[in-house]
Amino acid sequence: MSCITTLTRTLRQRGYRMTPQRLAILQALHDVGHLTPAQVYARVRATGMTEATVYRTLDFLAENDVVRVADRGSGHLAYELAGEDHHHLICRACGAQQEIPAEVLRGMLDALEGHTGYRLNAGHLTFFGLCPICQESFTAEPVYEIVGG
Amino acid sequence: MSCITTLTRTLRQRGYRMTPQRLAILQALHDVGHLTPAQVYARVRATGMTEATVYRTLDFLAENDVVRVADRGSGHLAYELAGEDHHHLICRACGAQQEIPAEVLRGMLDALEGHTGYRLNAGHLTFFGLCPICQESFTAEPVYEIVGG
DNA sequence: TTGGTTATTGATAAAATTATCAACAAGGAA
DNA sequence: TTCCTTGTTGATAATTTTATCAATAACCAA
Repeated sequence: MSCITTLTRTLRQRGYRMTPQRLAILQALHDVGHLTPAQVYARVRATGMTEATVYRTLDFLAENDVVRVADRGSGHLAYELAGEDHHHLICRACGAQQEIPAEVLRGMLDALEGHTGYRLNAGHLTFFGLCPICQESFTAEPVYEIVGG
Repeated sequence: MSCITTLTRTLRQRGYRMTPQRLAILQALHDVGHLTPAQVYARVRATGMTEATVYRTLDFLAENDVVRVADRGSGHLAYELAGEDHHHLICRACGAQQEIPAEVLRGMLDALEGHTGYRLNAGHLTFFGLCPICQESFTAEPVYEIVGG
């Protein structure tokens, strides 16, 4: 059974429906990886879909854990398919990105769950910092600038 | 020397200025703890300040590490004074919040710095999950809803 | 396959956020 | 104190995001 068929069934069990608009947006995210709402719209506007629908659908998919939200420091939220857990490390100076495997943080997250009793939704965390190269070029009192991405 | 005097001097060293608008916004954040841009504006509009100025000033203060941004899951970013490091754990079902002392995550963050060579800006992280009470009231296939705060 | 229920969409307006630019004012210099 | 430089603000427009609601279409039942 295809991935889409499974997803459709899951949504229906929850009282929702699968629509061509939702499929198109999922396809766009699958093709590119992660996109802002504006970028999604640019890719699906040919279908006649409204911008409002893009925002609504992304919200809907995120609330149903089909996609996940990631604040990538550009001032605009990005969305991506919820797949294997991983995290990101982004340099605030040059924008370089590095992927962090889920295992690296798993221990800490487990400890946090044990300590607080919460069950965490930490599928995708983003950390910000200075990469080794940019650390060199900054003086004693750096003024950080958010770099768009 | 007062805290404001120190801050003013620091900004000036970086080529910026202290203004009554910036003071008013800092005062509001000091009084309440954390506020969204709209909430800040509600508290300072009596001074005649523009909404645009509120957004600009919050951005400015965040880029200079005077305040920090926290995505509190309401869909709108919140701002708070940058003080002693701490983190938050928020229940996605009922909105309950729990503070996490910095020490709990320090070890993990240090390890991450060592592993990647990055210098992290992780003054305030927010984790989302289900609190112990809400875990009881959810069935096998929960549909999470973001709760505004 | 057909009909009926209702979740979803498009169209539109409203609200929130960002960009632009001339006028103003903070802070240093004389 | 007064003048000058230029960072900052207010006013305004543009853009992004959210809310509203009637029309549409997905999906189940017969």
